[in-house]
Parts: sequence; structure tokens; C-alpha cells
Amino acid sequence: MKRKRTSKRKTTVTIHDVARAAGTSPSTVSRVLTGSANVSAAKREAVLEAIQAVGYAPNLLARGLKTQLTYSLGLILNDIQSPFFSAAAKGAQDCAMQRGYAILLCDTGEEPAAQKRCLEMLRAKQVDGVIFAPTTGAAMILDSFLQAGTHFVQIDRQVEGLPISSVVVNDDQASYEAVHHLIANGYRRIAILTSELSVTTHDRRLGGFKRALSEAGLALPDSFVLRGRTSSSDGYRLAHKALSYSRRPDALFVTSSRLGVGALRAIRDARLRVRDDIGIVIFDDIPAFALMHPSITAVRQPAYEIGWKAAEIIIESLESEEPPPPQQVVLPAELVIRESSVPRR
Amino acid sequence: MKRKRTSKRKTTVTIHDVARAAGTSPSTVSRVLTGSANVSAAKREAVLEAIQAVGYAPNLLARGLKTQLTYSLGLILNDIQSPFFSAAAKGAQDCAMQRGYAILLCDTGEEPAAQKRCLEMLRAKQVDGVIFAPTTGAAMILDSFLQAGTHFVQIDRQVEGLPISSVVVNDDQASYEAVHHLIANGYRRIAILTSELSVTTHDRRLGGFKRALSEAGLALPDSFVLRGRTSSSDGYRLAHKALSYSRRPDALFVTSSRLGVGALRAIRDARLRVRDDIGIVIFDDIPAFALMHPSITAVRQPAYEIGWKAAEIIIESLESEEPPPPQQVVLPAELVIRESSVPRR
DNA sequence: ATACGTTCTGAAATCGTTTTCAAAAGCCGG
DNA sequence: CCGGCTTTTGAAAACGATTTCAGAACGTAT
Repeated sequence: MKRKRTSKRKTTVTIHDVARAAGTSPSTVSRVLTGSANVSAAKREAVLEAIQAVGYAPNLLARGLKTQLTYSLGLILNDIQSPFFSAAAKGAQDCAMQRGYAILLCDTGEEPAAQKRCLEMLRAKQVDGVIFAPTTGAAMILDSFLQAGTHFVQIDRQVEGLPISSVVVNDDQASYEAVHHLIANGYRRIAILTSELSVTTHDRRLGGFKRALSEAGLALPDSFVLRGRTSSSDGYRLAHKALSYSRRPDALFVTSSRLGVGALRAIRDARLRVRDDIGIVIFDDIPAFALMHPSITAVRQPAYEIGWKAAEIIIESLESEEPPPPQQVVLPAELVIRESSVPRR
Repeated sequence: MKRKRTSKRKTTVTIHDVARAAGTSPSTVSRVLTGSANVSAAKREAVLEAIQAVGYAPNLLARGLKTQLTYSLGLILNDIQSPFFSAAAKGAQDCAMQRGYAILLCDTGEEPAAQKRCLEMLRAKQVDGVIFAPTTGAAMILDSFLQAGTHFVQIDRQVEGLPISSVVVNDDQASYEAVHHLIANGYRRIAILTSELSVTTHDRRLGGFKRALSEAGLALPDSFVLRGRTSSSDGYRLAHKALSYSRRPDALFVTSSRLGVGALRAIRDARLRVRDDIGIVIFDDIPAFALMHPSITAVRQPAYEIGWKAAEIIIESLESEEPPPPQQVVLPAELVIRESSVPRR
């Protein structure tokens, strides 16, 4: 069933209608619209009035076709429902809106196939640039787009070795500090729950974790590095396993909030108590952590700022004469100390 | 600083290039692209090959300009960061994606001015339809757009008296059941925290609340209806006030999760304990409520389904010959019973 | 071979803008 | 009142597709 043009009844009022109403030509109307060239005060006035009178609104499709500029940005996320990404989306949206750009939202659900489809659609829609959180397999798809001259900024994760700007947090250092904080508070047998996938974020968080441990001269048994998919069910599974060890850890460092939520459930189900029986710090803060009892110490990422900054970088790069070289922005993540990591005993 | 066309280096490969490579005319290429008319097997083959060879991707701007169809939908939300709206966004996105539509995201932050700007931008971008959660002042703005023939679906709230489809939940009935549940569990002095704005959602939730009370023959002192802005700080303020009454309520019914979060903090700060000292049920479930201790009874809205259904309605209406009459879809909200409303005493 | 009805095909118009180009209009001093 | 400026202006050519229209090619019946 195809759509009938007729049934839409779109009252398309064009630049020609304005011209007629103002007693001038489309060219002149366009000139006052874009504010580009000289046009006499009288005509300008007439045109402005006519625009009001006939209720004209420019057709951005037509304009974009001519100017090759659409003033819209693609935003590709893994999961808009996660607080991190929705905050990033809001940041990007606010920045874009302020500068007159629109945001085309794509949610890949972390699937490479969907990611590919999104990129293709965005290209077809002629977006000026794309902000995106890469999923596995991004590198090869991206390559062809870069040649087409599309501007990109990656957030959260990085595909390394590509000449693309990125906005991320200091995963390594923030993790180091979080684990250091646990150690300083007397925890000694610290296990880590992390992703099985080798993505930059998790790799670096694991790196910071190890650094803190070795610096404090603490051992890290292989069994204390638990890897799984970043779902809350795998968080549960991994934590359950860790807690079943005969010499179980006295604290957990968890590298994602979804893993963390599952881990907390596992702790509760094991009849253990956060704080009294086991310490925990989770990378990526979510509102629930502040409300829980006891509240959960977490590493807060400036998600809103990440989204905003990404939009800003892309817009600046679009609007500058000579596209600036790719820049790597690293924003600080902040350890929010709450009750789940109080000094031991 | 204006953008230079030259600096983009967009290698725009058009339908003409394909035609040349295939040794035919642009018309024929277009025909195989749209699959509309008859074209010989030989030519079709040649065109398909040429498309691959030159790496052609259609320019949706140009197509949209000609066909008046952009295959994109606007999505206007009050706050993408709220779990309700981000789930709705995901639902809308998934449905749209599946049917070949893109989503233009707008976040108004509940501000009428932003809402207006969003609508204007969406119109200029020639979106085929708009899914939106109206904020105050939507009625008059909308009017002009309806005349322009844009398709609309409202979600969450309703502007009444407009010939627009909507997808909402059964606010009244679900609230009735939630309050009935409190009463059945022995609570007698139930106060309500709700919005000061007269928006349909909150009005109906208040309605269901009153209905349950009067049906049970329970009194409702004026002081037990507390109204404020739907922020967590106002939730705190209102709950604090309610708890300070000499004869304080033995349960709270809260009509939004943000108010609820504030109320929970107020309860804790008053050194009262949810469940032992005071019952609470919150309209709109968020992940935190399941994780808290004690966990919070809440009314779960099918947010994802709301978004999906809204997209579906708009796409069907767009693609049908004769636009169907506006429909009002009411999805069921579900009471999720947890610990915060266990039987009294 | 001619005429006719299909099926295929390409030239050209169109969608609503912007932008180039050249002509028109205004201003100035002589 | 006229040449030589600079502003203003409108006609027309893009932008990259789709679609109308009319002609070409082809098969078949006469």
C-alpha cells in the first residue's frame, strides 16, 4: 500500500509565493533569507512582511540539496536506555540544538549489523557528521565512510588507529583511584568483574585495577578476574561465582553499572551484606546507587559533558575552513565515595 | 566563519554516474532503484552492477524533495534521561528502524519555548510525522501544524479536544488499583503527592486515588493532597511536610517517579522507615525501586510499547491511502507489588 | 512487408532552494 | 546630460533525484 501524494494535503508555501506576495523575485527572497548579499531596505521589509503573511517556512530538504549542508548530525548509541548514554544523548542534543543542528538518533543494541545499517542510513540522509559509540566491527565499516568525507567523533570507546576525534574518560586513572581507595580502606582481596570483549573502556579499567594492586604489592589470582557479557544477568553469575570461592574476595571492583546491578543482587541472594561482609565499587554511576541502602560507591562519568563536547567538536570541525586535525579529549571521571566502601572492620 | 564547500571533499556519486557506467540513462537507473516500472533484465543487471562498481548510495534529500516523503519522524520528549521516556524512545526507534524510518530526537526539558522551536525545526525538515509528549501550551502551537497536514501522535499525556491520535496508559484505573491495594493491606490515612500542573496524567491519577478512597469510605483531608513541581526536590519538600503533620499519613501515593525519589529521601531523613513506619506506592517504576531495601511497590508503565505503538500508528497512517481517523490507544499499566506496601502491622 | 500493440527507453520537466551572471538602477563628478 | 562606479535586481542554471511523455524497439497478426 503506497502513500498517495494527494491524501497528504500539504499546503506547501514556497519561496515563490513569498516573492509574489512581496512583489519581487525568488532570488531576492532567498537573499534576505540567507542574509548573504545586499538588498534594499524597502524590499527586505516587504519580503519579511510577506513571509509572515503567507506563513512561509523554508524547506530544509531543498536547501540542503543545494548547499550540501543539512545541519543534522547522526548519533549512534548502543543503548539509549542506559543512563550513561541517555545523558550523553541529552548533552549532544542540547549542544546541537543551540547551534541549530538536529540529531538523528540510532540505537544499535550493540549489534554490528544494526550499526552498519545505521551508518548507511545516516549517509543516505546526508548528515553533516556522526557522533558514535563504536561496537565491535566498527573499524572496517567506518573506513569507507571516512573516504566519503563524513565527519566523525567517537564517544565512550575508541577504535584505535583511525584518524578520528574521540571523547572519552580517563578509564585507567579513575579505575586506579577507585581501587586505590579500596586498598586504602583496608580491603586486600579484591576481585574484578569486567567484560569479556576487548573494548578500550574495559581494557583500560582492568589496566588501572592491576596497576593499583601491583603498586600495593597485592596478589591477583587468575580466578579474581571474572569476565562475561555486560548484562546484569552475567553480573549476577560472575559475582555468584566469586562469592563461592573458599577464600572469597573481600571487595569487588565492577567495570560497568549493568554488571554491578547483577552483582548486587547476587550479594543479597548469598545473604551477604554490602559494607559489612563485602566492599564494592562500580564504574559508572547510576541514580539507583545513591538511593540504595547502603549506598554504593561508584565512578561517575561526565556523560552529559561527553555528549556535549562531542557535538561541539564535530560542529567546530564542520564550520571551520580547514578541518582541524582529530583531537582526543579525555574528561575526568570522578570517584563518588558512598557507603559500600567504608573502611574495613 | 562559514563552511567552505571545497573543504568537505564529498565524493558525491550520483545517479548520472551510475547511468554512465551502465551505459544507460538516469531515468532507467531510477526505475530499477524504485522498482516501479518495467525494465529489461539486461539493463537491470547492468545497472545493479554499476551501482556496486561506483559505490552509489541514493541521496535521500533529493528523493525526498521530489517525492515529498522523507521517511523520518520527529520525536519530542520532555526528558530523554527519564527511564520512561528513554524506553519510549527506544520503542519508537526500533519500530521506525524496522520500517525504514529515521528518528529525529528533540528534548524540550518541559519548556514550552523549546517545544515550539522543536516543532518548527521538524516542520522545516519536512518530517513525515511527529510523536510527541505535549508540554503546557502545546495546543495553540499544534493547531497551525495540523493545518499543514503533518501527522501527529501524542504519548504519555493528552491535549484534549484535538483530532490527534494518542497512546497513553490507564492512569485512572491503575491508580485506583494501586490505592486499593494499599487499603486492602490495612493502610487508612493515605496522602497523595502529585503535580501542581493540570496535565491529564496527573489529573487522572488523582482521580483514581480519590475513587479508591471514597469507595472504601475513607476520608481525604485537604492537607493530604500535596502538589508541587515534578522534581525530586519538590518530592522531598512535599513529603517532609506530610510527615510533619501531628496525625501523619500511614501511606503515600506518589504520582511520578521523580517526586517519589525525593519522597524516599525525605522519609529516610525523618528517621522513618519505609514499610515499618509508612507505606508507599509510586506511579512509574524505575530500576532503582527494585534494588532498594526495602524494595518499592510501583506502577509499571509499558513505556517501550508506548513508543513502539506510537511509531506504528503514525507509520500506518502515513502509508494508508485514506488517513484513518485518530485513535486513542490505552495500554495497561501494571502494579508491581514489592516490599514498601506490605500489610500493615 | 505493413500495421499494430506491447514493452523499454531517454529527454525533459519538476521538486524548492541557492547562486551565478548579466542587465538595470542609482549615484557621482564633470 | 553623460560616462563610470557601485548597489540592486531578476532570469536561469544548478543540486540529485523521480516521473511524464513521447519515441524506439520488438513481437505478432495480417
